[in-house]
Amino acid sequence: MTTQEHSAPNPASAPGEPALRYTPALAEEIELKWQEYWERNGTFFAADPAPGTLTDGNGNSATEGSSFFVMDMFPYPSGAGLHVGHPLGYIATDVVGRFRRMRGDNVLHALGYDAFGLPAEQYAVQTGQHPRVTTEANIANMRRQLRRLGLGHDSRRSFATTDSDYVRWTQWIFLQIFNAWYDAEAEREDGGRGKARPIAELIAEFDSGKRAVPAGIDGVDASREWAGLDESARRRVIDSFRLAYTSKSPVNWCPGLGTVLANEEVTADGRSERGNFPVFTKELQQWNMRITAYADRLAADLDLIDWPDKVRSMQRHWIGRSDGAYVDFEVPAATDSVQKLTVFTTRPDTLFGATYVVAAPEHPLVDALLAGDDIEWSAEVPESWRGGEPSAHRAVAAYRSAAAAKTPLERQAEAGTKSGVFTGAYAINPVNGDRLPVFIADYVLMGYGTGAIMAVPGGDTRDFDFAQQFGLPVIHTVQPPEGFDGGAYTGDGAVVNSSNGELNLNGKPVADAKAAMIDWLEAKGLGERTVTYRLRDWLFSRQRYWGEPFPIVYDETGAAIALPDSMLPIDLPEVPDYSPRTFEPDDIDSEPEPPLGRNADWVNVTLDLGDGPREYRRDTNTMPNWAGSCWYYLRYLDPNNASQAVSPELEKYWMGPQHNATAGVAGGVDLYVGGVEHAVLHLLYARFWHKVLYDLGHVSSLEPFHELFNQGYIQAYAYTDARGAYVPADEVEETIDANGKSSFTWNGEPVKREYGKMGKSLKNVVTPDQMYRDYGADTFRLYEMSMGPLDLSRPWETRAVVGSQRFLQRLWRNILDESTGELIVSDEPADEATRRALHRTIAEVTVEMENMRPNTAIAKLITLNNHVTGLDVTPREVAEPLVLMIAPFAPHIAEELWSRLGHERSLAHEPYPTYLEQYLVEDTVTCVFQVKGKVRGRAEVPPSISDEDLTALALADPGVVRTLDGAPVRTVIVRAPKLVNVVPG
RNA sequence: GCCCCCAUAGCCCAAUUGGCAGAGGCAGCCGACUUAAAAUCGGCACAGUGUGGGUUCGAGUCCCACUGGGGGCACCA
Repeated sequence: MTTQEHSAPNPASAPGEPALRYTPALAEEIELKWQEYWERNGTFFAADPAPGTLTDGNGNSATEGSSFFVMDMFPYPSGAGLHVGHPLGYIATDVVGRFRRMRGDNVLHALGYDAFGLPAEQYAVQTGQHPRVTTEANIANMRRQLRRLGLGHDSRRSFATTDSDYVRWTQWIFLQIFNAWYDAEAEREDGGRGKARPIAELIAEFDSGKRAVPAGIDGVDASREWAGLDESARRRVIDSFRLAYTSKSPVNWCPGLGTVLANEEVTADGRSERGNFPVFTKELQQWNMRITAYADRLAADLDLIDWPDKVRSMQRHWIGRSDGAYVDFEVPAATDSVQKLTVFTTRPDTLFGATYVVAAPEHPLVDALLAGDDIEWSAEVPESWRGGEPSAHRAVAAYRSAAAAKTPLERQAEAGTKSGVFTGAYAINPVNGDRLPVFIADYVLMGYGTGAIMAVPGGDTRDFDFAQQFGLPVIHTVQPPEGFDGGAYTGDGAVVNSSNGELNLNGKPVADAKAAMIDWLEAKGLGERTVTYRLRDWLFSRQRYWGEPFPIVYDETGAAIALPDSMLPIDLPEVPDYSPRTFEPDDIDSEPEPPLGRNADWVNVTLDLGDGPREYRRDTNTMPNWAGSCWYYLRYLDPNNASQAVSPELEKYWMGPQHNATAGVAGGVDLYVGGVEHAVLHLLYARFWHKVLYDLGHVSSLEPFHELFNQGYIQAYAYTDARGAYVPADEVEETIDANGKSSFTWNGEPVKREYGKMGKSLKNVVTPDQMYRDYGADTFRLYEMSMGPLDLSRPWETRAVVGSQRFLQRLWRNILDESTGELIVSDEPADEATRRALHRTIAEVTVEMENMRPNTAIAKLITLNNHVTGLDVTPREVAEPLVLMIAPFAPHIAEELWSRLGHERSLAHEPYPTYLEQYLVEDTVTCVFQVKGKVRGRAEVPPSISDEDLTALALADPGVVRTLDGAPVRTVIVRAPKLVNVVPG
C-alpha cells in the first residue's frame, strides 16, 4: 500500500497542519468517498431468499444466517428540515443494523417517507404550489441530509406513501377490510376464537339459510327471511357487517381544521391534537373501521411482544377492557308499562348496596319513563332532586339541554362535582325488590357500557359523592378494614349485608362474590356476564385533499360500492383549490366540505362495474394520515411487487413467527425504534390492520412489531432576555462563579436559561448540516451515541462534541502518521497487558452492543484506544479489532482505516471480533478487606484462593487489625476472591 | 385526584447477583512541547449517591415515607 493512493491534498488544512490530520475537511472527504462506495457496491442491499428478486450487492440471494429486520418510525418530510435531535433514532438503528450484519445476520434496514398529511397541504397552500411538488422537494432534502449521515439503508426499498403504486396497495388493503366481516365464533389458526372472514362467506351463509337476518338494521324488517329481501335491503344487511363501514353517528368535528377526527386525535379537554382547535360532536355520515371487534386480541396479544411496559400499559388503558355483568332492572313507568333498564357493572357483588340508579342524560329509555302527563312532583321528592323545576318532565328537559350545551372544557372543569335530576321513576333492585330512584346525571356517559349504572355509594367514590349531595343512603357491602374513615370502600374484604332467600354472599371475598352473583343472575335470567371496552371504532375519513382517496363509488341509491382491484389506484384529481375548507374554530354549525368534491369531472364518473356502463359518484373523503403508516413495514419487504402488497414468502422470511431466535410466536419486525408519542395512535392502528391481514391469510405474523424501543429526545437550552424574548442560544456566554454556579449573558446582558425543545422560535436549533461541516458525520454519530442511554432524554451541548472528535483523531493517529499517511501499525505480537485489554474490551463491548447500550460500548472503546495511545507502536492484532468495533458507530473512518490496513473490501460484512477466554482470566485480583462493611485494607491474591487463606490474610491485615483494636471477631463473611468482611462482636 | 418513571462530581453519564462509589466525555487545574498560542501528550483535583427512616455483616442498588423533575390517565361504572 502506498500513501499516494489515499492522500489527496487537503485544501482546507491550516498552514503548517499535517496533510493527513483528521480535520473536518478530511472527515468529509473520507465520508463522501465511502458513501459513494457503499452506494456503488450495494453494500447494504438486503437479499431476499431465492427465488426472490432482490439480491445482495454481489448478486446473491440470501443463504445462511437468520434474517433481522430493523426499522425506524416512518419520518414525515417536513419543510423545516432536520435538527440534531431527529437523527438519534436513525443512528441507533444503523448501529444495531451494522452490528448485526457483522454478526452474520441478513439485515434489512430501509427508510421510506410518510408524506400525506395536513402540514404538507398547509405548506403547499402557503407557497402556492401543489402538495406533491413541495412534498417531493422536502423528501429530496431529507434524503440528502440523511445520506450524509452514512446510514446503511437498502435504497432500493425506499418509497413514499404518496407514490401511486403505494397508494394502490393502501387502497387494496382498505378493500380487504371493506370486504370482510368479523365472525366472533370462527376458529383461528393460532387457536383463538374470532376472526375476519371474506364478506362472500357471509353472503353464502345467508344464501344457504345457515345464518338468520339479524334484528336492528335500519330499514330492514327483521322478521323477513333473507330470501325475501330485495337487493337494497340485502345490501344494508351486508354493509352492517363490514369491518369498514359508513354510519351516521356522532363524530368529532373540528371546524378550525375543516375535518372530522378520530377519538385518538382529540385531547381530553376536547381539542384537536394538531392545531389545538375546539372539537365538537356532530352527527355526520362517515367511514369507520371496526377496530372494536379486535379489542380483546389487541389487549391480550400485548403479552406476546417485547414492548416497553409504559406503552403496553397505555394501549391497555386505551382499549380499557372491563370484565363485569349486565344487570336488568325493571322500571314501572308512568303509563303503567314496565320498562327494562340494563346497567353495566364491574362490581355485581355490590348489587345489595345499590341505593339508586343513574342513566346518562341522553339515554333513550328516559323518554319512555316520562311518557304520559306532566305531573308535578309529589311531596316526598326532596327539593335537591328537583333541579329547581316543578315536574320531572321539566327537570329532565332542563337538565338535558344544559348538559348538551356544555363544552368538553366545561365538563372537564366540573369533573368531580356532581349534578343530576330525579326522573320520577323507580327501578326495582332484582336481588331484594327495593325501589331505587332513577336519576339522570352527566357523570354517566352514554358512550360506555349501557349508558346506565346501578349506583353503590358504599363501594364507589363517584356514587358516594353523588349520594352525599342528594341525600341518598349508603350501604357498605364489603367490610372495610379497621380505622376506615367512612366514604366509599373500594378495596377487597369480606362481603356483608348481601343475602336474600336464595343467595348469600356474606363472608365471601369480592372475587368469589362477583362470580356467585353473576351465576345467580344468569340462572334467574336477570343478567349476564360480559366484557366491555373503552375503545371505540376508528373514524377513518377526513375532509382533506392530501390523502388517499377511497376506492369507493356510490350508485343512485346511495349504496357504497367497492371498485374492483383492477381499477386501482384511484389517484388524486387536480382540483382548483386543495386547501380544506376551514371555519371559525368555534363555528359549531359548519359542515365539512371535502376538497375532492370541487372537481365534478372526477366525482361524477361512468364505469362498467359488471352490468354495463353506469353513472356513479365517487367518495370525496380521503383516508387519515395513519393509513399509509399502517402497513409500510410490509412494503419494505417487497417494494416492487406489482401483483401483491407483499409476497407471503417474503413476509414469512423477514417477519414470520420464529423467523430468528428472538422472534417468538408472534413474529414481527425485530426492532422498531421511535418516539413514545405514537404509543396509542399509530401503533394501535397498525396492529389492527395487521391482525385483519393475518385473519385473511395475507401475513403469517400475529403482530407487526416484535420489539419496540422508544428513544429519548435530544433537548436544548434556550435563553430569554429581560423582556422575555428569545436570544440566539449559540451566542450566549456562560460564566461560573466561585461556588460553581452558572450565570449567562448575551451581548453582556444577563439572560435566563430554560430547558426544553429545540425549535426555530426558541432560537436554539442546531442542524446536522452544521455538525457535518464543523466535525464530520462520524463525530456527530459518535457524539449522539455516547451522550447517554438511548431511552433517556438529554440536553444537546455542542461544545462537548469535541470529545468525540478527539477520540477519532487519536484513533487515526494510532494507526497512521498524519504527516506522511504511513501506517504505524506493527505485525509484532502485542504485549500481554495490551492483549488482555483488547480481549476484555471485546467481551465487554459485545455485551453492551447486544443490549443496545452504545454509550457504555463507546466508553470501553475509548479506554482501549487510550491504552493504545500510550504504546510506542500499535500492534495490528489490536488495531484491526478496534477498527471493526468502532465501525458501527463511525463507519466512514473505520472503512478508511480498514482499507489503509490493507483490506480490499468493505468491513461491513467482516465478522465482529471475538475474544479468547484465556485473556480474561486475571493472574491476581484485588481483594478488599472490610470491617463492618468499611474498607480497611486490600491485597493482591490469586483468583483461586481459599476462604480460609483469605480469612487469615484479612485478619492479619494491618488496617483490619488497627480497626478491630483488639475487639473479638463475631463472624467473617468471605466472598472469595474479591471481598472479606470482618464483623466484630 | 390516581398511576408510572427518574434523582450519583460544576455538567452529560458508569457502577454485574446488595460487596472498593467512577468507566468514558465536557468544563477546570498543573506540567511537557512552543518565541507564543492552539492542537497534542502526561498528570491532578472534584461527589459519598435528593431528604428522612428501615432491612442487612454490608445499601447508589431492596422496603417505607417525603421533596424535586418528567410522563400517562382523568367521572369509563
